[in-house]
Amino acid sequence: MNVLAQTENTLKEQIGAAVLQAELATKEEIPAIILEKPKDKAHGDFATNIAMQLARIAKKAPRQIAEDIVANLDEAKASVEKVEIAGPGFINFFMKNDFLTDIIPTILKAENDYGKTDVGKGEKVQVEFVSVNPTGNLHLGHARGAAFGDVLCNVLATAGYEVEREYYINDAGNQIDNLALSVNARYLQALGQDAEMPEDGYHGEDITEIGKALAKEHGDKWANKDEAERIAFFKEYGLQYELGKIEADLKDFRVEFDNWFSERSLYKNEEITDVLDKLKAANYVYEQDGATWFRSTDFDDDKDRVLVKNDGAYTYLTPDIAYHQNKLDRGFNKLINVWGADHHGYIPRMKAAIQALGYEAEKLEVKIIQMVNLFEKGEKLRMSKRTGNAVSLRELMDEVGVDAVRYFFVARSNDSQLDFDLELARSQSNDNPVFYVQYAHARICTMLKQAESKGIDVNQTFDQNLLTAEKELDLLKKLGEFPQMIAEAAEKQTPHKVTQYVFDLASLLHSFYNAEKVLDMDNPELTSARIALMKAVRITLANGLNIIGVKAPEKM
RNA sequence: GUCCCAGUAGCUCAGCUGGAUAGAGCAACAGCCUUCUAAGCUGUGGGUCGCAGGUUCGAAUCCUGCCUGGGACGCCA
Repeated sequence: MNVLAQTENTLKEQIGAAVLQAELATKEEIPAIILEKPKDKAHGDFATNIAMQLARIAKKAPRQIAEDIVANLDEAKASVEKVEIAGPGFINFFMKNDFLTDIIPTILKAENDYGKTDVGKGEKVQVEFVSVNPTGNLHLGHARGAAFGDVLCNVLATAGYEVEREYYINDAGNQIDNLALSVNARYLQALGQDAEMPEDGYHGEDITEIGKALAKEHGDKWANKDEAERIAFFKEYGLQYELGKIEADLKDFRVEFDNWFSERSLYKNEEITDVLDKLKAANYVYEQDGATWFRSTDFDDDKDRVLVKNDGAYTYLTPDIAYHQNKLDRGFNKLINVWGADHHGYIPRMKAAIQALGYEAEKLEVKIIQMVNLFEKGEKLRMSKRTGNAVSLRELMDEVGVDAVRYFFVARSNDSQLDFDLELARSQSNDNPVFYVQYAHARICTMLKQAESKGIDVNQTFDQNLLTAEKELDLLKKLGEFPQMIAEAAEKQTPHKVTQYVFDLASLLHSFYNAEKVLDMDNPELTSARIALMKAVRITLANGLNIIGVKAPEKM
């Protein structure tokens, strides 16, 4: 399936054999041979710096080493057409024309599966993301985390990992009590009563809506009931309302979870007390000032953390430790948490907890999503759940469209802050790279339809060796890189590489399109080959777009 | 004060497990539609890779210090 990788592996093996034959190093000494794809075509299809790396071991000048390697290289076995030594000792390989031959048939055969590899070896990975408290709307920052987490999952799954998406619902604790009190106030206000919002209440419009909805549905029925009973009811009502909205927003954003995990279940199943017992038994817990502490400083945290406050309540950390124990018990090889930048300080204590529970710190990996700054007409807008003025994911989707929002959010590295220009994203101009990529896909679809209307069989056999134009070879090479690119994005957890790739491929397609004519009735053989190439590009673009969750339209 | 992220072209950002002349989009400028979608293509200009040291054959990339911007440092979540 991964044609290019096979070519590379063969070449690497032959280089290694040449090094041994030239007696430059022993099998044990030889470093990993790295092949890079030179930016400059004059430097060949592949290049290696092995001669420089061997300089110390072989005690020879790099260029001399390079010559020794080349002299001992079996060029036929390695499918090499020409070798050059350049610069300080690079060896540049120019491959035989046919090294790209199998790419199109491979893609056409694999179709939607093109890009899949087994580098993940079925390893079980769990990704927990979004996990927003059900106390208000999803806003811009959450949306970035949602897009990142979702695309990361897609990338991992494509690279052969077994991925589970999970949302942790904070349905216990202070913030939910606050939600209930806020709903209570808004309900009473909706009835025209003079009620004050709690000090730490949630001032979003959604809470006002809940209050109104309750007033409409139940009238003043609850106003006369016992306050505790009323608030208990409002708590459930508010929770379900908020969760329902979050789930619906995410679904429209094309993000769906395998599992919604309730914090309350940890209380119900006594998992919190269990994990406390476990930490106590391992001697990582002590009592001081009426509180129970976790000695996280045993594991590189800068201070110890309270588990049980002196009022007897748990801190946020305690159920969270139980939650992670629960995850680990479910047999995942790796846990990935996607957090907002404002939570980064939480990493050391969570990693400490993982270790205190008896696991390697590396079991848990935390991806930090930097802030999104929203701009409107050159002016920075504040985002705050409290003000109620935040631009919500819903508004954003309505104004800009899901495709553009997702594309923008995964176009950049997660640890760079993101400037989101509302006006720019809203204007459906050609500044918008998502259109550029989609247009490439639509263009190919149009060509294929044209071909059919001209009576050309788009499924006929073809000779790929007719594809010799520079832009055709560029496309073929790029197509061949797709599976490796996904594998690398998975390994480095950098989903933005997919966005970049898809953009680059679209660019090559547009360039080819303007340089060569695909449907040439005077040259049916070449036309068949080019149609096959177009189909391969279309499949790869569609697969790439699918991974980032953006539609691949057939016409625009 | 401590910790995390960022600092690369006018703007927004890639590149960072060390490699050849540092890339892309936008903006600027000059061209390309009787021909498969001009939401496109081709070309030009544009850089002390924050600063200073260090490591080595070689540093945007690794190490140290400093500067600037953002964030975090609760018995909040």
